[in-house]
This record gives sequence, structure tokens and C-alpha cells, in this order.
Amino acid sequence: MEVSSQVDHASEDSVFRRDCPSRDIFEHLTGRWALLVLAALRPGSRRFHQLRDRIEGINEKMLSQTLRTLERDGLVKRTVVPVRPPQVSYELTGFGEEAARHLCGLITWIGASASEIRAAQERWDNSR
Amino acid sequence: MEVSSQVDHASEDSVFRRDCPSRDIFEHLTGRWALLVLAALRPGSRRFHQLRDRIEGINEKMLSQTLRTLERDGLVKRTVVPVRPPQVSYELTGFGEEAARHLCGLITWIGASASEIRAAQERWDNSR
DNA sequence: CAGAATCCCAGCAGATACTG
DNA sequence: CAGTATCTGCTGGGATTCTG
Repeated sequence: MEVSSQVDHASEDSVFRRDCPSRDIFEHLTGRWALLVLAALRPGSRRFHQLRDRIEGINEKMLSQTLRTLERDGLVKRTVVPVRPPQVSYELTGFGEEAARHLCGLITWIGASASEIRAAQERWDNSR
Repeated sequence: MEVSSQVDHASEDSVFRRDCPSRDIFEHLTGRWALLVLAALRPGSRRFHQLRDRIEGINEKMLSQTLRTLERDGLVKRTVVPVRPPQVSYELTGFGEEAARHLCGLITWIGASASEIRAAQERWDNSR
């Protein structure tokens, strides 16, 4: 593991760089389903089928894939109870809760602003 | 414009619905380039070519497209000075600044957490 | 129940060339 | 300078099927 490099990745500008290491983590969080999975896990631990039923439109492949990515990033913890049939539950880690707070903050802001944004869109659409 | 409908879109759960109207606004903000454009506009007004030069890897089509979407949503204001050659500048609206604050807050958090997330990823990768 | 494996497609993104 | 127009391809996402 490299401790230092020629390029200062910690600089404020690094996000503008093509190789900014934050970019793919950002993409994990803002992909189509991650927000919804994190939000669905906020109240507490959930089973696979509970998540699938709660999140409208998701299929098992995408749920599984999203959960695995979030688990890999250390945002979600997966727990298996080895019985028949198997029981698997998911919960947020401390990190996951922080991420969820940020994302849900953004969503809350969007929700509060939605009507004004929609109005802006209509104005734009009508002006051409 | 409809004032009410059978479905309660204002409920907290609406984000989980397939037709949640916040979803596409969220996607505009978290698309590949919107964050970078908003961040680049935070210090103040910028010209088209300044943005293109600042944001590594973007091409003119994507910059133009992203700016138009953000303008349509009322997050960015476009100003044309009709001279030859034309001068066009972009700046954040009040709304745009709020959106940028949220997104940059998320990015800052990711930056601060990146090393721990990377460590989690390595642990995950090595454990299989 | 909780996934894995496979196949498939639309749509976003990029490269390139052109224009008021 | 600040964009459009057009073509192309890649891959994220989805439907379906299979399994421990």
C-alpha cells in the first residue's frame, strides 16, 4: 500500500480528476438502487424478501448485486442464520448509517423542492 | 395541473414507489457529470470553456447536456452576452447552491471515509 | 428462502465532425 | 467561443430460469 504519491489526491480538486478514488464510491451510493436499499435498512435489520417486497420495481439480481456492493464497501452487514430454509438478514453498519443520513438528507431536500423544480421545468419547457 | 390524486405522493414512503417524482431529479443530480458541474460552479460564475477545461474527461456534448438539464431544473442560470464571439456564462441559482451543498457534503464525507472504505473492500476481497 | 447463472436490450456516454 | 449533429459502442439494468 502506497503512503504517498506525486499527485495529491487529498486536495480539494481531486474530485475533478478522472482518477479520483472517490468517484466509484460515489457511484455505488448513487446508483439506481443503493439509496433505496439504504433507506429501507434505516429502521433496522431486514430480511432479503422484505427488502425485495418493499422496494418497488427491484428484482432479485439487482437487490443481491446492490447488497453485495454495499457489503463490500463496509456499509451493510450480512448475517446468516444456518437453518432450513436459510435466514439472511442485513443491517446498516455505522458507516452505512452515515451514508444513509447524507443520501436521505438529499432526498428530503429534493422532496421539499420538488414542486418548485417542477415549476422551473415547466417554465423552461414552455419557453421554447 | 392536478392538485390531488388517489395516490399519496407526499408520504414518506413514496421514494420506494416506482413512480416517485423525486427519482428523476435525484438522477439528474447524481448522474455522471452533474456533481462536478455544480462543484465547479460553486466558487462563482464560469464560462463554458472554463468548465470544460476544469472538469477532466468531460466532452462538450456531455457538458452542454448536463448544463441544459440543470438549467431546466432551475439549478443553474445561463447568461448570454451577445457579442462576437459569443460569451455565455453559467452560475448557480439559490436552489443550485443548496443542491451543491448537499452533494459536496456527501463527497466530503466519502473523501474522509475513503481509506476506511477501501480497507473494507480489501478485507472483503481477501476473504474469498 | 435467498440467491446464482444466463441471456438480452435500451439508453447513456463518447468520438468525431460541423456551424452561427 | 459555444455549442449541435450524427454515429457507435458499452454496460447497467432487466427477464427468466435454475439451485443449495
